[in-house]
Amino acid sequence: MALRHAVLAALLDGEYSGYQLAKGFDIGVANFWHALPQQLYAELAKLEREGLVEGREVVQETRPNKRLFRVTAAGRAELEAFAEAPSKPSFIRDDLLVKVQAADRIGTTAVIEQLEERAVAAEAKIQLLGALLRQLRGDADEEEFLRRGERIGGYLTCLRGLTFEQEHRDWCRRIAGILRERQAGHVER
Amino acid sequence: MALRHAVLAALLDGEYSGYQLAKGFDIGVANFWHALPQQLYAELAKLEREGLVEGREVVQETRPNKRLFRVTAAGRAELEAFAEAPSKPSFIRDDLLVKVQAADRIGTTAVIEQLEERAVAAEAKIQLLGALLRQLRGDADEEEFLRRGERIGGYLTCLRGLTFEQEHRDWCRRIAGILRERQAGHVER
DNA sequence: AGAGTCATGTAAGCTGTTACATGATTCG
DNA sequence: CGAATCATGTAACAGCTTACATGACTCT
Repeated sequence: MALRHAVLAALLDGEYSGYQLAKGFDIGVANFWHALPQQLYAELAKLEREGLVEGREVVQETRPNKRLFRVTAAGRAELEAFAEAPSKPSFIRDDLLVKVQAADRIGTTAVIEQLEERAVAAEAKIQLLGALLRQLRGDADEEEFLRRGERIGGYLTCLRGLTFEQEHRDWCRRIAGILRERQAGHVER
Repeated sequence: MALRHAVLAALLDGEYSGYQLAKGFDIGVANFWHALPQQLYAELAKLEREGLVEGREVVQETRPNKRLFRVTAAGRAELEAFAEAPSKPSFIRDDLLVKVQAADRIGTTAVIEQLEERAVAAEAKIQLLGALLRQLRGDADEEEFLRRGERIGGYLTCLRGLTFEQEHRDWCRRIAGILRERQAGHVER
């Protein structure tokens, strides 16, 4: 299983609705898992049927009602079992890498553009993660926070996300530069 | 679509059978896409029905016969269209990150072990990719090769894989260290 | 007035994983 | 003699994406 554990981990921090998770999956937890709203609604319904989360209806006057979920004891046990089971290997799965792989055989112009767009997007995410990290650690410096902070899980995963995005940005810029120079050299077909 | 383009990109380098692709997906192309043999056989059959690849039977005496595939003109056109279409954003999707996220709420011992195993696996992959890169660029140094080499696509994607694995290894070691120290500090439940 | 946000879902289709099945050859 | 390699698939299931559907409220 997959998404279910990401959802359970996200819900350890408090109560969230499907909608809130769908938003939040773009920051915090989202560094390492993404999901569309539809999938989250479906997964929450399934987790509730299995008794791993509990939902309660929150009536709102000016907006549609929502259902907030929290992890049950059974859900926590499920997460613990998951943590002890072997992990599947991680890998990058990325359209752009496929395109770069083929870049010397097919046209490079579009690929260069996409690399540059990606670099910009990565930079934006770096800023976002930097702000999130500062916010999570508060006044403390990083070392101090990691030694004594209460909730460091999210911080640690954001650190991974940050270096990933930095490498991603640097690679995109470098490859775009290399391909551009090669275009300038031999005449582009 | 997804796997189909990774397969087409891999087949640009020459003729391969499903079995060979399944092996090769663990090196080269595999830095950014992985697939099980079953999926490759299915995808190759589909690509052939659609006329994007062509297979030819190679009769072998001492081993089972095999079918070697190469990309057709239509397949190349398909790849070119793919390269010009916008790419989906890339993200890490990793069980271990889910576990680290929850690590301060559930038991950490198993997670620390897995982080250390991962670091070892990452190190092995780093060695492998380093060797592959040296082999691809031959005698030339990297800058020279990237300026004038014929087939640099695979090299560029391996570079991405290499830094990814290095960051992955470093992160695993650092997080394992942090979690271990915290275990030593406050008594483990 | 139109776009965007809050809020939740269903249904269909595509992609990916796991289990099962076969059979000869080579290596230790 | 047993395990691994070469070589190809089928079938069932799980997971993910895309399209469709609804409806009130808020901001420009």
